[in-house]
Amino acid sequence: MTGRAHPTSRRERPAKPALSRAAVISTALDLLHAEGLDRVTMRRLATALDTGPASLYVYVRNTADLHAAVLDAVLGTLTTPTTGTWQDRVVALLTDYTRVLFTHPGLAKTALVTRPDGPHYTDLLERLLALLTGGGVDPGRAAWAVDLLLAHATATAAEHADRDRAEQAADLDRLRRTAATLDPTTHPHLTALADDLVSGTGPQRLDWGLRVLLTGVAATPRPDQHQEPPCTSPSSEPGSAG
Amino acid sequence: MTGRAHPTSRRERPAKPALSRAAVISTALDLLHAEGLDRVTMRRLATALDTGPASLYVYVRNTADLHAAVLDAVLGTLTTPTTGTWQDRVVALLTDYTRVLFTHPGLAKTALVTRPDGPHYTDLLERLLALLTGGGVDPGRAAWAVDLLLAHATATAAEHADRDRAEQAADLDRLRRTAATLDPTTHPHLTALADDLVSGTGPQRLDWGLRVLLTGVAATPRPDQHQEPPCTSPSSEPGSAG
DNA sequence: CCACTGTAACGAACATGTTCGTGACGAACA
DNA sequence: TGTTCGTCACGAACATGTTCGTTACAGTGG
Repeated sequence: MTGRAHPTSRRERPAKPALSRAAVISTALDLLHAEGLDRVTMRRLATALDTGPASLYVYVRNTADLHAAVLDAVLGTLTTPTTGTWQDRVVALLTDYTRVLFTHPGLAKTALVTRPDGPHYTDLLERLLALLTGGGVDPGRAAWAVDLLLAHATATAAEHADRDRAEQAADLDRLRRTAATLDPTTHPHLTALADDLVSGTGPQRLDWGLRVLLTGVAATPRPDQHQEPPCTSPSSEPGSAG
Repeated sequence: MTGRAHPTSRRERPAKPALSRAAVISTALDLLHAEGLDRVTMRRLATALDTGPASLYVYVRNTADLHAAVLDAVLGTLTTPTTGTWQDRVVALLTDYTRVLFTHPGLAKTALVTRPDGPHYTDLLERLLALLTGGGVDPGRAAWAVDLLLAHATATAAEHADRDRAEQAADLDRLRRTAATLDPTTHPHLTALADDLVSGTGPQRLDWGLRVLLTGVAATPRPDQHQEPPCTSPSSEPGSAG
């Protein structure tokens, strides 16, 4: 039913503006900024567009499709890191990515299950690939690495999003309760490390995880490729393979 | 309203079995096995328990709470790897974890947004910590590493779950369309690596990602800890720190 | 025994996502 | 001009998650 490149609206008839995918997404973004993601419902959106919710399905396949577009749009505010080693720039770019996910409660969690779709996300991928390969990472390996990096950033953002503060507290409580009831003879590591499991700030864990990944990627050949010699420059200029 | 340790059922009155959290979860599991996760709805569950859906909220806070318990229950079938290096055992354990997530469509995706809650998940954490520390990983670092490892396994499972076959095909199609329309002058890396981005099987990418993480964890100190010397034994026996 | 409190059980109501069917209308064709 | 086909617009209907209010009953204290 949906998914046509550019559906041509027929709604010129009663002096209403014709609908379009861009209008739907644009209005969704306005709603996001004004009222938050939870308020970006099909019904709320339709009301804002002076139509019925069923009409929106001509332009967006479902809410996931809508969310994918919304996620892409907010990525339009990503900044471009320009200083530091290529690793620093990867870390800075993905730190900014999480900042974007934090701009509205619920965005991060949505990003866990829905991949952004659109030009901004494409640009982000391109930038990550450029930094990785520019830093000497084997291109094929870089292609797999971007998944890992983005998944980590997304998961960390979701874990530490403001919206989930209450849920986090509940999680922490639950973990503490679990640890308190655990038998140290059956779960020695958990009882010993309960506090460690929930320690560290969001930015600390994000940064560390990204460093872990970058280090590991540099050292771990892909299973389906020829064995390549280790070739990452510790702090090379990224432009070299631009 | 919910969350009491052991709500005492009042449903003895009209000759119905008393409800309990265990009964709710057990019935949810039966439904999962018989009809799949999509059919584990509050209404379906209530019907199976001969009650009304609103009654379930005495025993489970919401569907996320229910899902957390269901996820934990299915983790009861995890096997314990016993051969190979400690790294191999981590990989084997988490590969089995994804196998469990694959037993029912939708489980993996649910695991992205809901952390399992219960004894089986606790055991899994304990086992991972034991393997990591037994392998020489600094305990504090291991505490942070389990998050990374589980997040990667979950994300990979969600990416490759059978349920999402159609969605995957759509994603691949979209990525291919994107790559086909990209200007190689603005997006040289994406156009060059489009096929690579979607290459590899689920198991290959899972394995590689885990190896990447294990290598990176071994080499990357936590930002909030004292500098520790590198101390991972390449293939030590895990029992040494048991 | 009575009064009060707390809570399990659960229906009614509401919000939300989505599908299906129907009307309106433009384009193409005879 | 009339007819057919394709598609936008969108209401009605349905499934689902959840909240709120009410009833019945157990437990406790005076």
